[in-house]
Amino acid sequence: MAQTKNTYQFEDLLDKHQLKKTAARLRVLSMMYAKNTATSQPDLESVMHDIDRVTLYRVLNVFEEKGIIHKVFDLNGTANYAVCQSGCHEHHHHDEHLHFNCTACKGVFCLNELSLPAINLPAGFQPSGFTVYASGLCPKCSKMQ
Amino acid sequence: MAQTKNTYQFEDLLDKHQLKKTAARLRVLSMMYAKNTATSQPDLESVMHDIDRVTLYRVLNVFEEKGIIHKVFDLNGTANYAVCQSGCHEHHHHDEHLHFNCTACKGVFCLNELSLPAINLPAGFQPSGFTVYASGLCPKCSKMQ
DNA sequence: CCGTAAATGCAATTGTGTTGCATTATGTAT
DNA sequence: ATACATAATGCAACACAATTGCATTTACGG
Repeated sequence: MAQTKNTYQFEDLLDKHQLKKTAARLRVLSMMYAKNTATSQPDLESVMHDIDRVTLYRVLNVFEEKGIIHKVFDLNGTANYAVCQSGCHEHHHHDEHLHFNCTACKGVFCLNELSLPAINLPAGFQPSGFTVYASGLCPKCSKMQ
Repeated sequence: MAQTKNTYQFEDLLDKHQLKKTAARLRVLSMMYAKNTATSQPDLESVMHDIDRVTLYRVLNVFEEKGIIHKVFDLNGTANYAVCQSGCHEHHHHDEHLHFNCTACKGVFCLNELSLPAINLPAGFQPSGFTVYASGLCPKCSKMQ
């Protein structure tokens, strides 16, 4: 699930979205593409001590606006961000896949490969987006129990 | 959707869960059963000025532990609580229904009557619960647009 | 009515996220 | 290469949700 990209590809990605190639953005991209779970601002802050908290929030927000990443809340209500799969466009995400939140390691997994069944709402409700959450144990934690 | 109960029934409910019948708990129960949307601590605080913020948080937490209400996060990551339908047991909620968060009025609706289709996870994931979120316009807001 | 355990109120703290403004860095035009 | 305009960053302060510790009050069984 983790996608391998090099620095040049990250620079191209920023170019494509008309974003300036800054150290903070390249490092955030590098970290998010390297792991297969979603990442929160506190996650990033604990690793990148030399980058300001506010900068990380702003990097995450601009990436979400551009459709590079999408937001998903974990069991604590904290925002986590994961790299969008192909098919996401600016301001029009296709993040209607399943999010799995491990109750042990707290990891948030995006299970893009699953196709979700159609869901009908009662009359009057006009949905603009769906997200399905599952909580429980991820493969690694269920082995270790 | 709003369930009508009187004070005696709320006292019975507290008795059944071995909770002391305090003013704060009875008032929270009364408010939550009277409305058909989920309620957050800030919601309660704005109405019950004479009850401490911390007390409201503790009342909500103990009700959730006992299976009287269940927690659902809104689009801002704030915890909202809604009355559990029959079938919820202590520490084992059956809140696998659909939660609808209106982007206009910010209301969180629990659509209990909908049955969710079964969802299969990739090998290794051990789910303990599912929740489906939809966002968009609720019936009232879609009329007013 | 009394005593004990539970619930509450208050103060302080943590954690997540935002805003305003001065400074720095990026990318472009020269 | 250099200068300039604009965007991005860092810092301080703030806003809000939620938690913790401790003293006080309340509920309820004896």
